[in-house]
Amino acid sequence: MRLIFIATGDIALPTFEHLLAHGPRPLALVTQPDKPVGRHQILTPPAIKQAAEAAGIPVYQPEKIGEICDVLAAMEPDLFVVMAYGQILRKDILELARVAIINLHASILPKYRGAACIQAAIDAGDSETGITVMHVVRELDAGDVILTKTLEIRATETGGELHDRLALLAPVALAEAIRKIADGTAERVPQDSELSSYVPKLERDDGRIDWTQDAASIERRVRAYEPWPGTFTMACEGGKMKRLKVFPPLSRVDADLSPGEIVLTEGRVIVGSGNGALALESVQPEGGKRMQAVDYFRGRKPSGFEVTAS
RNA sequence: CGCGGGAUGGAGCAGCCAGGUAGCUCGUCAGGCUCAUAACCUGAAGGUCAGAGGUUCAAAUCCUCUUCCCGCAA
Repeated sequence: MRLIFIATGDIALPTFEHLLAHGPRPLALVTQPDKPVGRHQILTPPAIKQAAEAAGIPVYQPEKIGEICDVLAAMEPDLFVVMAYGQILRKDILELARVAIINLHASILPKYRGAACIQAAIDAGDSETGITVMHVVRELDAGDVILTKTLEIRATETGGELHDRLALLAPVALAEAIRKIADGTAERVPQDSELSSYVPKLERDDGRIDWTQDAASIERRVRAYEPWPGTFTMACEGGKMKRLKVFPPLSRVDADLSPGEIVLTEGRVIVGSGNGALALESVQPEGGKRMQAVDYFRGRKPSGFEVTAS
């Protein structure tokens, strides 16, 4: 099987390494160009590119994948495997593979098409999620499903933890899909578009906590958005309202507080919500380091205590 | 040179603008009190105020430079 791997995100790394170790060995890796990262905008290659280079796999990083259409065609690929690539594939790419072009997506499709699928599953309070292997069509994440591998979502699991477990599940799903495609037993089940949903890419501002929501929803949101995009609230800092990052875990407590109201009691920081209250464990002010919530409030005057509902 | 915040005993902060005794909330240690406490009382230890230079009778504070940390943006 002549296979080309198309991926950028770290979630694809275990799958790529599985192919390197157990085959079919990818003919090439197509990934996004190196991007400036962090405060100092240091040009950083995707981790998967480094893995490919270490293994001697040719790497292509076109600004737009259409640019290398001819190069890919010349390799006479049977199968494209796409995972967290980050670009929409042009129609002429979709038609290059002799057998199939398939995508691994971190949700149980047709639920949560799009970029923020992992966060969405936790945020919604779902009990399970998984990896779906499906054919790639022009509409995003909408192709016929080959198979789905599911995973139970743990009660205290963060987005990052779930991401890592899904990353490890993906090679299992891909191996099975490739085997079935090769021996002709692969199913091809159309998605029920009635049941589909779309979750767009998250931005940092999406992590703003709305304290009027109920405590359970806020707890899930904070957990789902860790570590990306993270969650924050606005807090009074030297007379100005500044961001205060909030980290999981949050735990629900019995307290009668209005949304955003803060109480310090028994060494804990309790914040009211629209329904129920939550104990804050770990926070980080702008310009400061991450610290225990109780420490954050220790040195600050009572006038700086207020955390507002957004 | 993208914008901005910060560095003060072990933790979190105030003091800086208008230079003049190192302060607050905790923690730690010792003792006391209480049936009892994440309670209260008393006392103690712990600081090159990030570093270097400058101004000044006098610098945590004003000026210059350096190092490190962090939030945004991308």
